[in-house]
Amino acid sequence: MDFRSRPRHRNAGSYHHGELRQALLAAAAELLAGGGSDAVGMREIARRASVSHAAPYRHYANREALLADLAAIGFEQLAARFAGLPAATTPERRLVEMARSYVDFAREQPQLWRLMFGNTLDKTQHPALLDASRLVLANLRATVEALGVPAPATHQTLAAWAFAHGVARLVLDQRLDAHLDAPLDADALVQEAAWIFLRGLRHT
Amino acid sequence: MDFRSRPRHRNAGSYHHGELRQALLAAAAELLAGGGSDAVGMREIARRASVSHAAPYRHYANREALLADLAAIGFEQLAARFAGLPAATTPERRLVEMARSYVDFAREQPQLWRLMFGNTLDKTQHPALLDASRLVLANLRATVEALGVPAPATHQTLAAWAFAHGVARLVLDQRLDAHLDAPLDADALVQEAAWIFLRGLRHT
DNA sequence: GGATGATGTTGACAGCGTCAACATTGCGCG
DNA sequence: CGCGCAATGTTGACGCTGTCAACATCATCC
Repeated sequence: MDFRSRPRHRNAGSYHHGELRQALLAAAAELLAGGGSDAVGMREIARRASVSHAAPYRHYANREALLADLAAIGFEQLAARFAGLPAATTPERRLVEMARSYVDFAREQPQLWRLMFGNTLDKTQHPALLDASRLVLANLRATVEALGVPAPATHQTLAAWAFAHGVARLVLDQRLDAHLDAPLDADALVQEAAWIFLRGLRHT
Repeated sequence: MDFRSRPRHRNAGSYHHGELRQALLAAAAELLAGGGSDAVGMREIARRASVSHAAPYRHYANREALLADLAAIGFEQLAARFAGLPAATTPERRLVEMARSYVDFAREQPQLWRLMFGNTLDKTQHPALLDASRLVLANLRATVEALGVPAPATHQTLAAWAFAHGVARLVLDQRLDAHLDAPLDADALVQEAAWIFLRGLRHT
């Protein structure tokens, strides 16, 4: 490896940061997790990276591009999570596990999930986001078709996504607890919802 | 009626507007429909109401309070839509009609729907929003229980909402069309998803 | 070793939400 | 009837933001 070909990180005192893009993303991720996408500001992440307020514009055309990059990383994480799912004994169990995995992701990184699937970003403007979400959908479609639904199981696949997505949203939404007498058991809700879906799919 | 007890609308030239709150809401709704909640700015709605930039603060403590009012109005509209649903022959058909009605609402007023069910507002801060959404949920719960699910059909009700909500989101999301070979038939998707849910509920 | 492109800085601009101080008006009470 | 008060609207300011243009510094390659 040629170490001189990629500049190492410089400590304070040097004019060029060297790994600014990474530093910006790290700061942005922190702000996102802490206060939602509104809390991610160009000037603030520059401050956290100990860099001038306009430096981020050497790496991102504008704030939206930065957020899109954050979301794209989130999609990669989600895809990796699906890829790392243990081999399931039956297609049914696999679908349940995917749903649980999706909702777990949303619960662990709620603000990132909101950024990825919310209305903040116009995904049509960011091809990387399209590709990433396409991958996830293809994965889901394969699982649904393994259940015995004849390909292309378009509507059924979308219904499955809608189901998991809706459950994730309800689980995240604190509003829910206010509606219920007892606190919500998220795992049980995911499980039950997935089974309703599976039974509904089978008895056609 | 004592007409002098409520000031009438004054035309241009008078110091007091008279119906500023309504005018602000109208302008805000227009901006919302046109460009999403980000496009709703205090100064801009003031401009559209032909009033100074700080006048809205006599009616709303801050921007979020204004948005919350918009959302509350949206919830009322949605509740009215549910209330106006024709009497269904069976509980099953009623559930399908509610789902279709929900998705129709989202399609007709996408930005309002996003505001109501998105992450823009912290609903716990606005009791009116809680009450309104509580009403919708109670309505749904009654319908689910009419299907024969023993009360309180908490998980099943939430699953139903999750389903409809997820479908609405997918239908709104332009990203979907990019995933599919043919354009999405929203009505067919809603119908199919609702039936999957109903069949899954029955075969328990 | 000097030109060149990449990267970071400085300073500016317009726009925003919000507040305080002030102006104007309508309404109720003496 | 008239006065004073509360409601409503205006003006001007503050600090913040995203973004751009002009300039500075550095690494790299002929």
